[in-house]
Amino acid sequence: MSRPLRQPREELRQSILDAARGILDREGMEGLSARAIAREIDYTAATIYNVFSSMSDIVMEINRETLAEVALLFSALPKDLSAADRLRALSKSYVCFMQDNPARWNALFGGNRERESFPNWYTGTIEGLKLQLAHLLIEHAGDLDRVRAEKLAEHLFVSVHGALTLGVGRRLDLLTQRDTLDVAMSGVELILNSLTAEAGKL
Amino acid sequence: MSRPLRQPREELRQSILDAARGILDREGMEGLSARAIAREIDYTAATIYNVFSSMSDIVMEINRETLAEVALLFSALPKDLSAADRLRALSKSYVCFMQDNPARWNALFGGNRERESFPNWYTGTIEGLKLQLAHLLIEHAGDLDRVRAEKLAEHLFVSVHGALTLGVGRRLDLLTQRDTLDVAMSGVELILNSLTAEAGKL
DNA sequence: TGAATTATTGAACGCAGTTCATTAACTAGT
DNA sequence: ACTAGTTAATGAACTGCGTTCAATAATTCA
Repeated sequence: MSRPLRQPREELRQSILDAARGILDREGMEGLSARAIAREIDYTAATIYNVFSSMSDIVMEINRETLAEVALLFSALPKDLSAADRLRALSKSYVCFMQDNPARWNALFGGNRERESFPNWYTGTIEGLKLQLAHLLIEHAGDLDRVRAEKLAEHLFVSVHGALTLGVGRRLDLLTQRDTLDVAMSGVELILNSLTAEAGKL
Repeated sequence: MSRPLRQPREELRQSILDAARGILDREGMEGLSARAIAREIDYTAATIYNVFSSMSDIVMEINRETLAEVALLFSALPKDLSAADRLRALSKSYVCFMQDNPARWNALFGGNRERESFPNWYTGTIEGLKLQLAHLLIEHAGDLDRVRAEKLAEHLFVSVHGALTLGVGRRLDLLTQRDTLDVAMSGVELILNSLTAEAGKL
């Protein structure tokens, strides 16, 4: 077996990530292995460990890209909509993105976490998304203190997360005939309703 | 290596399940393997395949027990409480049960589903839990049609599921400082509030 | 006692992540 | 041009996984 031409480190790194991304999107998490990546880029599994120190580091790198895409999604909101409609649009595009990329979802949120601590780009991005949700909620219902807004944003995130977990894991049909987006969006409406109802009472 | 004494099929079956349950509770999903079970009951991995046709069948059998325990939890509600309080008690005991048995949770809801169809005891139990939730919601707010009650029950289940997924997967701290139970219960309160607020408006 | 049946097994297959000593290829110095 | 030193890539191995299967040991029956 002939040794492949040398590649600069950074280039090889990118080849590995490209291959990994491809396999992940094509065959899902269970198809992603060091040997599969090596096969694809015409190297040996051991070579991968000269660049990444573990498989989970590779997955983490893909997660970084995924989170960046999600953050982009969150930042690309039409400015002319009401806060409620922007929240709806946001939720919808998030759910659709994850539903269209189930393997990315599994890489990001599947299984129990292995790391004790997450890098800043990870925690920071999620914190940012949460704050953006909270901001939209405050804009939607002005009389809403920061703490409560964040709690509601957390609830929003959690309930959408539940719908996506069940949906992507193909277990939502155990509970309902509705599809993932429908379930997630009715959760959004529930929060919006609860805010307007409360505002009407005061 | 001496061959162990023969055990009647059913007895061996139970030994396997007992060992599996023990390993699962002790070491979690990643510790549960055919060889680990065999080690524990002093048989060989191959023997297990004379009794169960796959590892996932064993997990499925444990899931049956888990779901039975959950159903028991749901049926053991104090009758003297209000509907809202019973819903609260239910949610709390469900969340606590799963939080105390994270490996059971992972066995039940972790990873993507492998089976195309689930047995009746599986789908039926979950359907039953949902209907019980819907029933409590109707009792709490009389003017609530069946369809909407079921949708709310689904939302309740989904949002608690989201909290538990994040909590058991040890990812909830990415989103909030609150603990799993707190997050789940505030979701319950949100639903209860939205019902009473709506009732007050009409 | 010998034959048929049954339970259990060791060994293997293909896969996984990961490690490491060896080898091949390139670079710099003389 | 030749050598020494450095780096990149590798094959082979280790452990462990789910699973299969022909062979073996123990039991039952004629």
